[in-house]
Amino acid sequence: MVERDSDRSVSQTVRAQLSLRDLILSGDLRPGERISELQAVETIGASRTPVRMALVRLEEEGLLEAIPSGGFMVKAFSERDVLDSIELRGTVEGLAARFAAERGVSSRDLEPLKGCLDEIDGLVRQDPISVEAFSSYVALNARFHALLTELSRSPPLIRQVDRASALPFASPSGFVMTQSTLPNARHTLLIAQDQHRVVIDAIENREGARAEAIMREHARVAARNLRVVLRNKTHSDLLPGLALIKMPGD
Amino acid sequence: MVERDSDRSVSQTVRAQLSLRDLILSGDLRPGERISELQAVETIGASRTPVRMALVRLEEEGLLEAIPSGGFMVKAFSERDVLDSIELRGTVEGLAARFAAERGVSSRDLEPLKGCLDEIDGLVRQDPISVEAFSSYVALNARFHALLTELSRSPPLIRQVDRASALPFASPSGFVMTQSTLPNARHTLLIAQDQHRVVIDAIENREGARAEAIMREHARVAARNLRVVLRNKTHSDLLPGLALIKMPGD
DNA sequence: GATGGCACCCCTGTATACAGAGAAGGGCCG
DNA sequence: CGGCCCTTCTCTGTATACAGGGGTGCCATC
Repeated sequence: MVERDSDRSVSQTVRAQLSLRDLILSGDLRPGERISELQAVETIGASRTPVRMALVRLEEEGLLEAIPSGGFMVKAFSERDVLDSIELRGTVEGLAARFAAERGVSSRDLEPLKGCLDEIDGLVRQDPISVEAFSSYVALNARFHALLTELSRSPPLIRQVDRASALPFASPSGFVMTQSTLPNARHTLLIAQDQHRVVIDAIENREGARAEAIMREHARVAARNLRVVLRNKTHSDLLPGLALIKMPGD
Repeated sequence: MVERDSDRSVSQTVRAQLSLRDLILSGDLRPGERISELQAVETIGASRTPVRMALVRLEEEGLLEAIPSGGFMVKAFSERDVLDSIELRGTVEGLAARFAAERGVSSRDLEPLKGCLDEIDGLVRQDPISVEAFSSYVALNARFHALLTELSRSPPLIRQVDRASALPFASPSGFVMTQSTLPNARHTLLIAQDQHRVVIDAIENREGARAEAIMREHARVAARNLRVVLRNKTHSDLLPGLALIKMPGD
């Protein structure tokens, strides 16, 4: 899974960023822990310069926090922080959907979206849904959300949606895998998929307010899932980054 | 104004970031232009390492764009981009106001906000408003918006509002100075100030939807001002970053 | 005269060396 | 025996050297 030795195709900086992100999200680096550059250098196999670049980028990404006296530490998130991040993502996605609706989109632009929806339909038709189907759903769902955001045709907005989705537990597909073993998993997916269809319908009919409201509510499905996951901490391996969420008891 | 030689109190990286930002916003570096590291090193007086760090941060900030073949260029913004950035800022500020209203704030938390409002009242009382008063307004307005955002008590949201306000023409106080010479300047300020009062009222009464709507509308005052400024390009020196906005004719 | 290829130069990405600051541990003094 | 200070070590921030790649300009050929 993880490319150990040098992918010469990509820069050392990108490799370092990817490796460090993995290290953080997998929980190998604990929240609050100061990240030792030298240790990271040794682990990753690049020199200090690209590692430092990667650290800066991860700070901007929100996974790291600068320490006043120098260096970086892994950021910790409260449950409230995560819920707010999800709400925020839903809000900016809602704005994107409203822009798309208000400005109008061609049926040609909607084609790939509808293709996504049909593929997802094919997945949720099976009952129960296989683990492989959940994996496919994650990919398709991410694609749908990306395409939907692009319908806004607003580079600044697309940029901010991407930023808001960068945190894994705030991303649209963050909680899909965690619910794969839950009893009402299929039910949740059917509801989410219905919301997908409704937002496309709203955009087609240029109903901006409706499209916006749906996307907000859509994000709240993820919020519900978060609560479930945090209550019974099984399957925490299915959500990278769960280790960053500090519980009240900690 | 610009600290030429080494402020040893702050790091070279921060100095480089500040200097580069000034260079970009003042228009010394033109949009689309590739930024030469060596030239920047010479201008700023730091070595390449902190300059490169600053470039990465400015890219994340949204002022620069990475060139696929390496290096960075100054980003160009269309009028639509700027309007969308303003709308986006209003939307996330609206979310912050809604959070504040829904979660409730103590009267103690509101005190500094109301202090701000009273000070602004003192400024807009004069007619016509002096240039110095406009400058004071800019500072007070920025403080009000910052305090308001903090009322949400949501670090992730505060972070995103800051990011959305980073672009100077998207910031809450971006267009205040440009309108200082316009005939209906005082009128605009009175309206903006009324919106300030209304949003505080909404938050006090825990009217989340109202607080959110007001902040969105409040941002659109800036959108109106943008159009005015772009139509008659006088006073472009009053808005740093105006050089980054490419007009259709360019 | 135009176009394609080659060579050169600059410029970025990477590695590493160095200096200063902060933290920790031990020793000394109260 | 405890607390404070000093020393030392490590780690970050900065500077610089080096190598690889891309772009440009010139020359040769068609």
